[in-house]
Amino acid sequence: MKQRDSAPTMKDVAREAGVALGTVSKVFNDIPVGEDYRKRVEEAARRLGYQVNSYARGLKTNRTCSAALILPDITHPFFSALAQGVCSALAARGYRTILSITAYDRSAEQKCIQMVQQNKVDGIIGLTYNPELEIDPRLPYVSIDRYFSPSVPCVASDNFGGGQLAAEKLLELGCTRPLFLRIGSRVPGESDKRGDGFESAFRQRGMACAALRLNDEDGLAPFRDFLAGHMDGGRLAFDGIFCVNDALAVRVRDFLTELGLRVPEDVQLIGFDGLRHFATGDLYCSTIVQPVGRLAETSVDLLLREDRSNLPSLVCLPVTYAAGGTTKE
Amino acid sequence: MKQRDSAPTMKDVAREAGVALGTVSKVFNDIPVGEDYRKRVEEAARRLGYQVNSYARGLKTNRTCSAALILPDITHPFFSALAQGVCSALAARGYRTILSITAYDRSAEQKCIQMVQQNKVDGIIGLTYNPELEIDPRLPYVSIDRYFSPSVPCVASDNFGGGQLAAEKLLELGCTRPLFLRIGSRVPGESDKRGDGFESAFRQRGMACAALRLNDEDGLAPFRDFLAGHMDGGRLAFDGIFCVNDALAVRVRDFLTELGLRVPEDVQLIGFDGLRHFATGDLYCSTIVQPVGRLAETSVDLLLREDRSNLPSLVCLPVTYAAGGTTKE
DNA sequence: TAACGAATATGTAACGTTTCATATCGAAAA
DNA sequence: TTTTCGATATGAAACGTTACATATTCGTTA
Repeated sequence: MKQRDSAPTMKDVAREAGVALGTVSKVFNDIPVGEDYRKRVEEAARRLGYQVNSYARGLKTNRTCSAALILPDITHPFFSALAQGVCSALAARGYRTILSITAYDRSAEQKCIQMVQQNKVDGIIGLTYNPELEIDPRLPYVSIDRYFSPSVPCVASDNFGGGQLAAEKLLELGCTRPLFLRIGSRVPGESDKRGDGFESAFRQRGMACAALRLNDEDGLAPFRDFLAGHMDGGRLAFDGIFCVNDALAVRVRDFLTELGLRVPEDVQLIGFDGLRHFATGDLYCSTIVQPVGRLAETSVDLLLREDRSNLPSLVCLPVTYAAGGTTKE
Repeated sequence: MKQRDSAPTMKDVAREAGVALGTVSKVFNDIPVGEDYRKRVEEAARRLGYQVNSYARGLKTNRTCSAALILPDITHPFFSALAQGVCSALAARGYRTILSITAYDRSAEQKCIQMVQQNKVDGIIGLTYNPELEIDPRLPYVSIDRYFSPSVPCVASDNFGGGQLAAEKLLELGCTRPLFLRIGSRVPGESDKRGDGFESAFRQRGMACAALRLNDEDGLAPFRDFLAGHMDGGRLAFDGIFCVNDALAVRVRDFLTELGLRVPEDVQLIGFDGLRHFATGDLYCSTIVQPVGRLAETSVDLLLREDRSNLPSLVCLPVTYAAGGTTKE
């Protein structure tokens, strides 16, 4: 008696159904086949518990129905939301997600890309920091939030517009002494445009705008010192602060409280991202919210688009303002 | 002139290096080979930019160096931390992670498992809710936090011990009127033991312990009503509350504040999970912290263990207590 | 010098698919 | 009845590897 310890193959199904190998293949590829044949094959496959071997298929077709998602850190709520969106959007189109985490390490990013290339994924969606990544032009690549070159499509929020929006909101709410605070990596990225948009909006109205831009390695202490240094008789030199992201806004709010200032009565504060508290669903602060879901879907659309001849090099998605307690409205 | 639009294969490398196909294979599998041959092959591979095709390899060897991770929702900070840990642990051992998200949908869980089985992963790590999942016994499976059967290893925190620990802490801090609050899915899981441990600790000391256990679909309102119903002249009938997780603890804290109670002066509150604020890194509340990193590593260890003959059916990992502002210490 | 054996390179046969050229079958046209 | 044609089933070749049986090489021993 034949031992059946390994999974059944198409050959087994063909024998069981009494049809040819090619016919079985057609059935599993939705290629027209006589109704009676199709039934016989499906029956036999069910009896045997047959499942197609996607490695054999991938070898033959050079298509694997899988895409890689490269992220710096899935622990951050923005990235995890993005991951969720990308994973769902891929799944909805029959694609698997191969997840790689780089921990913000540029050489890890390069290694991920190589590993993932070798694994013959059909494409890569990457949110990376290494500005000189080498990516195989044969392999579809979509970059999130980081512009590489005209030939690599980049999907991002409308960062510039978001900065403008923050400025307009603060003006609307009566602010006249704005400040922009930024912390981030040393490499230039799309999120730099947030401050540009903010400052530009004030400049257009003939108003000056203060700013302090730091890098990750500087830590947060300089922000506290800066704020403390701009106190004058219990009053802060600024009445509206725009922070490059919600994480910074949350910390800055603490600093302001420490200085005896009330938010939003004395100073109004706007962040960027639109993160929500995991338990209550509340915003952490007033903020410019990024369209995470659309970011994810758009990336997948672009990655899987059949016609890869004229893709956009940058797609900016609209952001919105949401009040979250650190502004008067 | 030959067009080289498709990736180079071992055959190309063999020709370029002037050696046999098998020799190239040996080089890429770390099988001993003459030093000069190895050099020639490596040179040739570099010149051609050769990378092994893991689909062909997977087809031949039936090993794919990839594992699936099935989670209900990667947006929740506990799950995302787990995902990060599993992904890193797998990567450290040369394995890719295929991520599947089920959105707590039991039929989606089953579908994920099938899809992933068909993709010939080497194993599955799953955190699922469907108690009657059908999993192919040929395929290594490790369950996190959910016990299936003796033959499916389950990795979990020491939930019972964590409940006891919470009880001991509250006693230590002077509580005499304990309450246990639980919200969760209807299916029995390891986390049910939290309440058991908590109550058992009080019972052992001859003390009674109140409890309210609800399911997800009940929502949180009943908790508020329950608490409000146990107020007597500005005083709550309980002075120490243990919540089944941090998310609930955070909400309960809000309810208590609404009722005019001070935390921790009037009531002390302990959660479970050990989640931290994404921006500040602070705990949301006093809590029993789960060893997320070890949970992930242990799962991977178990999944990839060579000898699969006598695996444990349940591994419980130790939890710790951490004060986070909702207890007196 | 011949014969042997250890070590290692070679080449071929799978692995489970898809694809394509060929064979088969019926029905319609002559 | 014979021919032709369209439709569709068949079977073999190929995808890029690994593994195994065979061939080759070279240092040792008789």
